[in-house]
Amino acid sequence: MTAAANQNGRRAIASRRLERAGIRDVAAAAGVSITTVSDALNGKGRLPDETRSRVREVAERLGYRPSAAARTLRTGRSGLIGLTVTTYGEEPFTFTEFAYFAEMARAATSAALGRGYALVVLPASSRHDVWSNIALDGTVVIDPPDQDPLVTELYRSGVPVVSDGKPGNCPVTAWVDNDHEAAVLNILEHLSEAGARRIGLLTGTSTDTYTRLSTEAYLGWCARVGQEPVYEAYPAHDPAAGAVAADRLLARPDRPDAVYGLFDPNGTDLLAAARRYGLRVPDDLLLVCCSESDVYANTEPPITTLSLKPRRIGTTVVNLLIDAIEGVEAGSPAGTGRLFPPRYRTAGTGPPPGTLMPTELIVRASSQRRSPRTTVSPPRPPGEV
Amino acid sequence: MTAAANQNGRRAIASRRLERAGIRDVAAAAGVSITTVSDALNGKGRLPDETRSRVREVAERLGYRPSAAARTLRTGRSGLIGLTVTTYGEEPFTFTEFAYFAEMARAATSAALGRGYALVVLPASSRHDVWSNIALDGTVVIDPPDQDPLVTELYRSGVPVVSDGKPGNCPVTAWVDNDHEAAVLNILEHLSEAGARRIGLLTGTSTDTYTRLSTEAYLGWCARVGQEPVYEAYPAHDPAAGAVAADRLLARPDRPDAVYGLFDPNGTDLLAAARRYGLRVPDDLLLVCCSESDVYANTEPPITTLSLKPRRIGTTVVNLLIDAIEGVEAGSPAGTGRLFPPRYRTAGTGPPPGTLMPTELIVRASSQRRSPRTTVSPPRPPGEV
DNA sequence: CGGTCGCGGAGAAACGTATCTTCTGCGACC
DNA sequence: GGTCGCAGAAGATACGTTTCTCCGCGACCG
Repeated sequence: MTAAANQNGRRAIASRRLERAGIRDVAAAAGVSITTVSDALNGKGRLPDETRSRVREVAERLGYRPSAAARTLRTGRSGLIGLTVTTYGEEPFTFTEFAYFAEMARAATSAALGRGYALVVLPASSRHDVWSNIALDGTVVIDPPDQDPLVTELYRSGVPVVSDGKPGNCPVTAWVDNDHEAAVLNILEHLSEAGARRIGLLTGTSTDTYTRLSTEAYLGWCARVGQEPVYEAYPAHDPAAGAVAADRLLARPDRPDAVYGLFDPNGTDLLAAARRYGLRVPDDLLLVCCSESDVYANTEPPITTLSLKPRRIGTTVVNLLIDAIEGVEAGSPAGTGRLFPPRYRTAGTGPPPGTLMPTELIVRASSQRRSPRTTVSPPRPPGEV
Repeated sequence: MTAAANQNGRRAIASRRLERAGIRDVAAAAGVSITTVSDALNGKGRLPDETRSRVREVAERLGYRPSAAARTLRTGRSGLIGLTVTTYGEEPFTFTEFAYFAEMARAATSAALGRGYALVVLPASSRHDVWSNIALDGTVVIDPPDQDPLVTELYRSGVPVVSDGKPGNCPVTAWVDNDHEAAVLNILEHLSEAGARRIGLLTGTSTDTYTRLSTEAYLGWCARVGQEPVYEAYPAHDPAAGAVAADRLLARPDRPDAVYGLFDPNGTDLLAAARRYGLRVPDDLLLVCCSESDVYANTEPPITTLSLKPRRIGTTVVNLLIDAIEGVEAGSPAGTGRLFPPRYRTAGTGPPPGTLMPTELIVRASSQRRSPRTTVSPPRPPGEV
């Protein structure tokens, strides 16, 4: 009584400006309690269908929209997932600079929306106050650097974190990555079979997992087969440096007769450098580069590319994250029959669970010395950790 | 007293699971009131610097992070801006399908972060419950279709909406667009000067503003100069259809000797079609297309492109939106000296304020019959509504 | 015929913050 | 010598939900 009168009075006073209808207004208009409205709209409680539909109708008529902020405060869930992109260079983020990021983010957004979550784009470099001003249910981190303070803090404050790229030294709930070692070995083998005698590598100076693992795989292979490593490294975020490095690689006295480029633009850069030195592709130089761009299907000649299948990665990362989010929540009510059991321990012993996703080598003319037909190799089965 | 005892009791009971420190814990640890903590951390109230710094120190020590949800509920501001991308075709969104969107979104995200806001990506086609579950301070809509119900509802519920692309028939707070008519006329003039006698157009079947305005400008120009229109339209979201349309256009009996393509992939499609018909570019066929991609700098020959300068658009849209958000908020306290006065009426008479941004024609070999030097024309001054 | 069960629903306590209002000393001024 | 004003800080309320607890009541069973 007292509360109701108080609320009515307040509403009456406050309604000098027309405000959005709240749950109280719906309750009053439908002649039921607030509880009943909440239950009716959320499909909870035990109400006869008649009451439920009547309440829904009234809510619709009043144009009632539940306050997302209040719901988040009460339930502790915002339905928001952070998408963190590592910063290269000056720009706040190089999101979509490489096709990989663009595709991956697109798939991630799509997957999240399909499960009722939305993605908010948050560069790791952004101001701390922006981060802490947003209620996040979890975070996807692309390519976390070693000892990322951001990831560490997020993880410590209980926010699930799933990373694209095996994390170096920071705790995450789970991670997903390609089997970069297998991919590189596969390419080297492919080039060898096409007749390459000395395979060079165009790699990066950055310390991220992708660059490191790929380079190590290359060096290991060289040691194993007894080839002297021939490679050039450059800062991957600088497009101009890529062209220069490609040029350097082909200008060496021990010029390779096949090159694998780790980054998206390497294909065109290497092609241009080859032209400059009068090298014919694939006759004098075999070429493969890692790229998601389909421009390489139409270059002259078409270039063999390694696809990391970013769409699959993005989808997997998000699904893993949401599983963790909903699993953690399901953990407290002690197994009330949720769909997603807490497979991923947030705290405990041992390394976080990781998933390796297959890559796909799209073979084109640039890496085939004999029969330049365009073939797509079947995707390799996923490896296990 | 009563409240304090109650709260302490509650905390003691609830602290079986270690939870994040709240503002109460900071207050207790620092020996001050909640009010003082809030004021100290937010730089409000009148407190001696000593108290302020002491409170901050305690908060830091406890790892206190204000609850974003609670703050949003209390202040009514979430710091979140929705970024809506119109859906073409099957995919949830074709975000980053065209370089324009990618660049624009990138700039928008960057601009928002710079002013303390974060962007959340929300396709217009996404489920309604996702939309209403998020507290949005405002929304950026890319290319709203006529009578967009989403935009209408957002606007009605008081959320500022700024659109990229002049809105057809739905109310928005403000909008930003290129001067498409001027751009097309500029291109037609450019092609005429290069010797074109019959200029064709590759356009879309969609009804969005860009397609409509551009096509109308073309048709108007044709009528004015007395040329019979020569154009093909296709569903812009279908890449395969673009190639077919390009082919159709060059296969016509009244084949044009110059073509402007409205969409990003048209350049390569037209180039391929020209090759198929044995037409040399630019000798037999002049080519211009609208694109943000720099692949056209390296095609054979390089293709003249019209850039819509998406980065400028994205930045402008976001700044306009945030101005509106902060202006609206400043409107209620009756001019308390905010930085951003409410320049943009949310309700009132007349059309919403629009801003026209200049485009840039990047002239390359494909549209120059005489001197194939690569030149960049200076950006044209912005037009007014 | 009395107790219990289950249905339909109401009350009220949080969630954690910001802020409006109020309270208390204390020095200064008239 | 009394009060005015102000610094400094505490109290209390509201933001709008969700959800836990509880209550009345008719029916059913023993």
